[in-house]
Amino acid sequence: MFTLSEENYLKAIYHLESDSNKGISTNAIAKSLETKASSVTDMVKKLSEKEVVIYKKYQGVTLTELGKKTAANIVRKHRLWEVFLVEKLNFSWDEVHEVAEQLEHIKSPKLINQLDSLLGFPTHDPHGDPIPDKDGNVNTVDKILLSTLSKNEKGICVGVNDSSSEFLRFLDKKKITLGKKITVLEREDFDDSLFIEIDGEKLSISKKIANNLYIKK
Amino acid sequence: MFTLSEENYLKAIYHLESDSNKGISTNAIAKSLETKASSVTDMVKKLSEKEVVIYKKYQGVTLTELGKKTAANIVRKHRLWEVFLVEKLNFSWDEVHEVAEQLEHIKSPKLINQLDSLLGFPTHDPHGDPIPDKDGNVNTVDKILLSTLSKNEKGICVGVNDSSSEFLRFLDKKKITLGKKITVLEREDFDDSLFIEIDGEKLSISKKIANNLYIKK
DNA sequence: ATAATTTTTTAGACAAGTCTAAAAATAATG
DNA sequence: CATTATTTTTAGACTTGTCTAAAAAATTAT
Ligand SMILES: [Mn+2]
Ligand SMILES: [Mn+2]
Ligand SMILES: [Mn+2]
Ligand SMILES: [Mn+2]
Repeated sequence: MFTLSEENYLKAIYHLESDSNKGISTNAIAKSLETKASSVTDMVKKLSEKEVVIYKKYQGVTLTELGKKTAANIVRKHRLWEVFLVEKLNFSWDEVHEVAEQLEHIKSPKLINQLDSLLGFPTHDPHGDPIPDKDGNVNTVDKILLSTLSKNEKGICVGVNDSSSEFLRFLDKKKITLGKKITVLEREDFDDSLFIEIDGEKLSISKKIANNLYIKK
Repeated sequence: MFTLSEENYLKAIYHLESDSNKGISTNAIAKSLETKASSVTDMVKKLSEKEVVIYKKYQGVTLTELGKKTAANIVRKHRLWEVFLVEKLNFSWDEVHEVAEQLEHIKSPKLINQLDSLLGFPTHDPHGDPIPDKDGNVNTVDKILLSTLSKNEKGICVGVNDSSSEFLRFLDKKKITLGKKITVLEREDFDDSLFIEIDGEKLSISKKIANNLYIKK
């Protein structure tokens, strides 16, 4: 149906659409896929032929319903594989992304259904991101950034905004894991850093960190 | 390191080498990969550049040590994934090959090591074929074809020569599975068919079937 | 040993996906 | 509004892997 390359473009557009409501620019796609704008133009024409995106010259692209469903299915596979790697193969959450990037392209509906079942039909991946269902529907939760909490507010850590290995390993080092309760003890106006309590431990967290941790109140 | 296509060529040559001791002909590779001889010549030159095969014009190819090791590792991955699909995801043995053809190209040493461990370090795949170890060594067993048994000889069913879905489903229908004991009650000289006993059941088996079932005495 | 047949290689072409450099369109600025 | 600056598209080229058709080599048959 779709080549590996086409799938990667669809997924990139899908993610970009989720944080912006306008059409997605050629440059944005190029940046996200670490390729050149001219390559994107070529591919976007092909995707338009296949009716998974709407494309008009100089106007950016948007996914069609078919495109959204296709992309959501790739994301579903990516996240299910991430759960598998962590739950069944003892990978840590900072090691799974690269492998899942490969596994998400395996074509076998039965494989994914059975994997889903083996894992107990998980709703979120190891980074707290929701796993789309078979029809591509996603359960969007009302998570907010830790940086938006005021003094004395509490919340449960439910996800990360940046899922780079570096950030995840930093969180491991600080013993910050999903599911833990975080309380903001102090906000430092000078540098927007937070003094928080987690698991009985008190620690200071920079603005950058607080901007990459999702909390559910 | 190697592209998907290169890996498929290496694996094909590896399998062809195992049933013949001469250099592997261009045509044999083409047939096995369902491609054209001219494409094989091109690819074989590339593999020769990469020092995984020895190639001299009109002489056929042989794998180098590096080539053998590389190919064995792909076969290892293929067979481990087949075990996974059957043992963990409830695939039947006639459904696994196609998916394993894709999964065998996933690049992640940790993934394979952990998978091996999850599966309890299996030595054979669902079709009775041996799983090469990390260094590419294979435990070749002294299995023989059922068709070579004489009257009143017995053996354990340990593998299949033909692993097509059609043949495997035929075996399922006849309740012939790996590990079962087979006794040859009669040999029919007329058509080389066998009258066998398996699991208390007596049945007649054509020459073609007997030529595709491996037995260990 | 010569001729016919088969196998293998070469030559040239094509599709997919990418790139650089240049042109065209759009957006930003004074 | 006219001029820059930026973004996007086009044109042409390259790589990988494939194909067809023709040439060359090896094999088989007469
Ligand atoms: Mn990921
Ligand atoms: Mn993830
Ligand atoms: Mn197989
Ligand atoms: Mn097998």
